[in-house]
Amino acid sequence: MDEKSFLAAYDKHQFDAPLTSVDSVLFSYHQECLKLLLVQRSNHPEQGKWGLPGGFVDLQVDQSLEDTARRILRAKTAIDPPYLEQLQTFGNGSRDKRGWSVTVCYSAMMAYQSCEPHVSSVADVQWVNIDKLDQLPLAFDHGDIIAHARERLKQKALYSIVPAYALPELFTLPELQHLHELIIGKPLQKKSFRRRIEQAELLIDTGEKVSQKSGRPASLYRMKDRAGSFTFVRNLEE
Amino acid sequence: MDEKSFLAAYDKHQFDAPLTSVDSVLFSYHQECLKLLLVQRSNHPEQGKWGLPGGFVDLQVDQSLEDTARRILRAKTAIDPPYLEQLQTFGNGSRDKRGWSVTVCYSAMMAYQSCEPHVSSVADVQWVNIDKLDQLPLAFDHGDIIAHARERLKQKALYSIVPAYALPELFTLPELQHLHELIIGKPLQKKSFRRRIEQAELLIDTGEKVSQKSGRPASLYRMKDRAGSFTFVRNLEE
DNA sequence: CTTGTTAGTGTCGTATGGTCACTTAATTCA
DNA sequence: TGAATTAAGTGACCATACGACACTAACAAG
Repeated sequence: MDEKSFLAAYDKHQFDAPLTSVDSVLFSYHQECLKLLLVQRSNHPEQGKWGLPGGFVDLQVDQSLEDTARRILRAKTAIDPPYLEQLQTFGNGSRDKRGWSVTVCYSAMMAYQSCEPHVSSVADVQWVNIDKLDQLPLAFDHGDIIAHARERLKQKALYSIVPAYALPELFTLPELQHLHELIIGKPLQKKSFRRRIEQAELLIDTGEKVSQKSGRPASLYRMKDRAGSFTFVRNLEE
Repeated sequence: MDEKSFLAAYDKHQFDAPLTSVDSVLFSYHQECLKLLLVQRSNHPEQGKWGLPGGFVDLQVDQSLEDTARRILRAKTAIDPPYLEQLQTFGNGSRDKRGWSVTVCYSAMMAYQSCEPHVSSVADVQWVNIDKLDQLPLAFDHGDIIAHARERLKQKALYSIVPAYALPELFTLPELQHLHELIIGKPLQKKSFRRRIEQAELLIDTGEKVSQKSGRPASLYRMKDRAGSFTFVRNLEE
């Protein structure tokens, strides 16, 4: 049999296949807190519980798994996230009562301000403070997935400035440092933090200042294009 | 409707789902060469071409995606690989002629010697020198997947001794260094390489020596348990 | 016993993060 | 107006870890 007739006769349902979905862990930063976007499930199973924004691949619409993640995040936030990276795929026979299921997970970040109007207009979507996750009933194994995403983000915070994607386009160095401290879970040396960013020339000083409640005003910076993919040769202390 | 009756009525085929498979990039080291295990496809599509060892999840047998990867690798090598880590999931509408398909990829390593007898007894499986990949017709997007796996392995070689899993239980430091050099693609400083391994106390000196064709014999080492997950704070130069 | 070859070490230079005191620029409140 | 307060930003020194490279050590062959 040649390939053409093989494909014509091929029945993709001849083998029992796992359910395959895409979920995203979307981080942001607001009012000195690390936030996560969660969605309240309107359908069974796990109805009423909170879960990651996700869904099934639309074979007609999505060209790739990343397209699926983007489409679903856009539906919840009205924004295409500036940072989106595949995290890990979780798959086993017990995580979903409907049967053997696989979820391809992405980690994403965006500025809180850029999507807040849309998010607050939708009832079943909410930004949750990362400290208050344990107060919400989480669907499936999404708690594990979130823990995994936090660990990966922590590593990134030690050798890159990827967390800057959770900030607005213009931000101050103290803001960025505080965000890193939240992610890493311990205070960082101001000097060390600033020095490596300056030496690698990752940011552009806009010259603008932003006045604080009290104290000297901080400079506003913008990321250079290459800044997101830059990695320092040496990690900060954990 | 309550969850129980929802699940009873649930038809997992109501939505058209992508084909979901698991593939592994299995590395090893033999005769001063980095090797990869490839399988010749006996069925359509891409019949006759060489591809990664992989297959579909067996919903009855496999508890998890990792189980699937392990089962398939065991079938080809008769060995459970000492190192197996999820790499990345590739999914789009065009990579497989049968339709929208998703492959969850793993990166694995094992000692060449531990499986060579079994591998050489099977006709459709072969260890391929990494330099000679371009001489083989590769199935699907497996060339891209391999490139991705090599890049990830290169990063690991810069901040860990994970590549040691491609060596036999007992190995010499010059062997390990040469393997790292193959992966990274440039020579390393002997002193730097050895110093960091010694300081982190990652290996156990067995006291045994192995005589070379010529020159001073090298000491044989064994990995400590924690050595595989240890990461140095600073990368070697790329 | 000399030569060749490979394993393994001593030592110094350099890059980069840790530490911490200091300066600068704003606000607040006598 | 000017001292106190607060937070941003800098200077300077130390510690650590890698790069470079010459050196010594241990074996085989002749």
